Amino acid sequence: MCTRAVFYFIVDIMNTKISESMPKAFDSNIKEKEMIKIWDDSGYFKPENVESYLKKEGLDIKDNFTITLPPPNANGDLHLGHTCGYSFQDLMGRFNRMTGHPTLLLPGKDHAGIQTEAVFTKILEKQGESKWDLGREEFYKRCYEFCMEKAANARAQEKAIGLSADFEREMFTLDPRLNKIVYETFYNLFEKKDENGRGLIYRDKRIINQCPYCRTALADIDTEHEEMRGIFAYIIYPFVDEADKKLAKEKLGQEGIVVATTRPETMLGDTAVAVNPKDERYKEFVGKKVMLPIANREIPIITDRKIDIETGTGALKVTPAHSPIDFEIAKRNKLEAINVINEDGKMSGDIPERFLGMDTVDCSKALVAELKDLGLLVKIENIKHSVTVCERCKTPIQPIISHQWFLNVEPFAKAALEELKKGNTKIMPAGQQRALEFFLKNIEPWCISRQLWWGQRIPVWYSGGKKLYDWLMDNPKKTPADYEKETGIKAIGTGKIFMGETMPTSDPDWKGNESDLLIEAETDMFDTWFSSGQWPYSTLKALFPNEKDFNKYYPTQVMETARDILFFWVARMMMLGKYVTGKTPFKDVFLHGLVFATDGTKMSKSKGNVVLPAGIIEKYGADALRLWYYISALPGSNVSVDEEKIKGNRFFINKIWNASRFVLMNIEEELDEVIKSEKDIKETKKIKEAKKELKKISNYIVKYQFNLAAENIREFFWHTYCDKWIEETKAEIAELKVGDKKRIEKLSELIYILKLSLKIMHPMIPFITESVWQELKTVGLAKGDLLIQQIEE
RNA sequence: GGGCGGCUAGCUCAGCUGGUUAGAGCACUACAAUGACACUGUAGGGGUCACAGGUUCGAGUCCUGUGUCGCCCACCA
Repeated sequence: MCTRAVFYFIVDIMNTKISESMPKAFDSNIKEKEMIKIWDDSGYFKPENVESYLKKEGLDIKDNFTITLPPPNANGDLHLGHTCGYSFQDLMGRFNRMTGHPTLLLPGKDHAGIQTEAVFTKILEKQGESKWDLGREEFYKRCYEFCMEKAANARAQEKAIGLSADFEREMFTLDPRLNKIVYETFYNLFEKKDENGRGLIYRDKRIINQCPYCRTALADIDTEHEEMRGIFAYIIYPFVDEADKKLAKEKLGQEGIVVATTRPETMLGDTAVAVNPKDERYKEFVGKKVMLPIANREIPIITDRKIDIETGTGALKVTPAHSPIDFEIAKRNKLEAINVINEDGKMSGDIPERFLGMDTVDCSKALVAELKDLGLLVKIENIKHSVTVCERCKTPIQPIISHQWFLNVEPFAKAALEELKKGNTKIMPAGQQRALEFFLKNIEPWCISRQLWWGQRIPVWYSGGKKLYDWLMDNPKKTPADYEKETGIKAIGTGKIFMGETMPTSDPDWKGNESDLLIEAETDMFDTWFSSGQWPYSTLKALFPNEKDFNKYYPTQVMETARDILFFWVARMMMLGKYVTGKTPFKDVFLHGLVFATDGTKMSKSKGNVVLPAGIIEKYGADALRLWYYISALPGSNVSVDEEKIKGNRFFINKIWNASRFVLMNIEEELDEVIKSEKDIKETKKIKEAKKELKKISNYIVKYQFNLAAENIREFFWHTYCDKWIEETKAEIAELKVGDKKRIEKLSELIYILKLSLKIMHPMIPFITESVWQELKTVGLAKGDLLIQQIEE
């Protein structure tokens, strides 16, 4: 007993150095910050430096590896979904950097038009300010500052998860260099005509989704459907002719035709009643006229194949201006569209004065009351139905007819589909590829203009004003002179448009007085996805304007993002990327699982179930969180935050630390011999097996099977290296004297395998592995920084 | 209405192109007094792989159908 105690006392003294720099528990909070500094200083987040390193070492330089990282919205904190993406992107980036590829992970921030405008407007309101008081310019300036501040915050969090991105090259979607490229795309697509002679980008008047709260037009994809309670009102539209009335009374039980609607207020804009041509009930009434109650307008009964005989009464009131289906029916039947709801969701237009300015719901109630008094209301049913709402603020959408800018996505979608079919771009999981194909096959024109203040202004100028241009578009064969005659407004311009960032000083076709000429700026902004949809080539073109350099980075290898923006973003990047550059922007698309709250529901501030990555990292360390993503957030899955599992991973991280600590503590006093012996190490049985296992891990990484890579490395390192090999070695060297040749061999073997393992683990868990590597470096057992070490293949 | 995915141990989930007694983490049981680590080690219990057919020498894995839960898309007024 006594001798034992003395022995360990001596060991303690000898190990003081190690014990000091390597405490029993791995302190992730301290070490992670140190490693971030080491990596920053190393310069290896830059592909050029990786390339010169490889050259210097006389190693093969393989193809560049590039990911243009999905830019998070620069208006808040990063959530667990963002850090999930970064974990996967960084794993791929680090692995490629360590296997001979000059690697660029290009970070960015998204101005996120409508969302940021909403967020910042709310912040202003809280401070007692209003965006309307600030005005456009001041609002833009303040919002820009706000985004820059938030971007810095996000950047710090990106570093905290270990992201090895080239931060000096970070891009903001409103960067002037990017704006230039986005504008060029716009000009080119405006000039390019489709087979009907129309520009691929064009201004059009059609039915769009108007959010009355955000006061802007939205693309179809920017809307959601929500189950809401509503009414289904059955209203009688009496026939005009007495004979028809009589016949109707006989056949239909009323002196009119009964229509059923969930939105009675739209009846003021009705221009027909449509029935199915095969509907026997209404056959003899087709072509007859009914009197639209309250509005007192005569409208015809028409037929349309799309009408469902079973729904409601089988007779549909047609409001072309405020219903997408009705808009289509009107087009087919050449019906007039009457606008009765304006951009703010209020009743307007040519309607009885008492309804003007009313909210649609109030108007609906008022109309129902009047119809009841007139005896024209059959009944009201209370129903639940799905209502289209704004994706941002959940306000019900008002379909209205409006002049907007559109992109004819059809040729783009065709090109993107082709790339998918050829396998030039592959989506993982495969099920999502079919979803994307379906989406691309059924795509509608994309409304790219938004009535916002935050974003890129559509670079268009109207000679004579926007109103004149739109009027001429609606009246194709007419002239500005006709415009003056018919509207009574003077036409002070030619009705032409000019493209460009700066205002044109003159219009060569303008015959009038130069000083009279009105040139009006387009005030609409681009949909935020119009710029982010160009992300891979816009960022790389901006950074590498020289074509030779650009081709080194583009097309990129992988797009790694979340499933929920497959249509919003991935589809747009594929369409625009292929069309503009001729090449699909990425070979593989890896869609990680969605991260949900502990209870399996979506995280939201209002529910109070938001878990932020910063808290998890502080508690368990970034490596533990990363490992959890790799094992849990598989493509196609939904994953709920599970702290127990993250905690379990932290135990593993600590295990790596202590195994390394053990090896280092034991070899301190015979270091030189170990270093010497390690140089011409024999391929022992353990080394052979380790190499086989580690090769398996890198194969998993190459095949995107990150869960298997993470699970297997954990299994190997913990249960083979630690539990078996270290324990065996312990027993083997127990009786050997310090400096014994066999002892040195055994310890060298352990160190050798440890280093191999650290390399292969580094892409997944960079902090612990680099921390250990740095310890090895200080005693001379390793050279350089781990992040640039090359994995043998 | 269309499409996609899940259903495997008490819980959360792995299981690539079909191949020996189906795995992990957590939880559970018993043991180990602790000099790398208790954020530990050793051993163990626990599963008719949703159901029904089929293909095959062989199916958790492939095919067909059913049930069930969930997600996405869609113009039922």
